[in-house]
Amino acid sequence: MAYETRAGPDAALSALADPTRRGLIEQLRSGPAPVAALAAGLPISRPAVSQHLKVLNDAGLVVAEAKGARRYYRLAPEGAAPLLAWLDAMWDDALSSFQTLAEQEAAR
Amino acid sequence: MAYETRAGPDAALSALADPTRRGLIEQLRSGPAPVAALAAGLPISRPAVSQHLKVLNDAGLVVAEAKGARRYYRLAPEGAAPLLAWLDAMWDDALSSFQTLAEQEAAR
DNA sequence: CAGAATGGTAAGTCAATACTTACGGTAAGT
DNA sequence: ACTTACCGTAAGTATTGACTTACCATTCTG
Repeated sequence: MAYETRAGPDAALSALADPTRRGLIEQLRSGPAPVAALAAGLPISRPAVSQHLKVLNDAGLVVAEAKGARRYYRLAPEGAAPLLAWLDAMWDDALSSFQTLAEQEAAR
Repeated sequence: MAYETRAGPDAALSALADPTRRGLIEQLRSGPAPVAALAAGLPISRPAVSQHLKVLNDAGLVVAEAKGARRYYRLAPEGAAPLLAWLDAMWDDALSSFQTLAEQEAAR
């Protein structure tokens, strides 16, 4: 089987660190859009948007579908899954650890 | 009321983008720890760790408690909440959007 | 009250990365 | 076929940010 694009929490977090890329994600929440349309709402050049989309694609957060000369990008349905799993694990540990601490305090 | 540290999805994502800071988060999952103990497991200097902890603190992901000369850092119980909310919203939109597309395809 | 331990901050250096312009390649319209 | 539209990639520049050493304040210890 061929290698899929690496889509762990690391790549996703590193991709979502950039505010411009978060803006692209927000735009794609309305539905699929070609590159030019995405670039129209941003103060940067179209090639820059292409580069950002490549990063998001490599992180597994978006996918592209060629439709004639245009490429429609959309959010990858399961792109955020590993990231959510990682955050949930961390959050659960933080909460239970906090609760243990609080109980020890109360038992004092 | 005094200003809390800004803890939106933006700051959290930008903070979690760095692998060293993710390593600190992982270490803190075992429980609170002073700075020197955290730095001992990492190949960087102690001031660098302090700077990373400051970023995590500003993002609302960790909190510090002074105990004598040492400062015990621990995961903030609700630090990941806004981030999880943002990701959930994005993921839901991506899934429903994908489902709508699939239904339109099926109705063809 | 020294002296050692702990850790936050300042200033400077170096690498990672976000942007630009220029270009090439494919698809749609005339 | 020629022209226009759409988009990805290459190369170069500039900004961001991660790390270092040096320094200072606070707190525990002998």
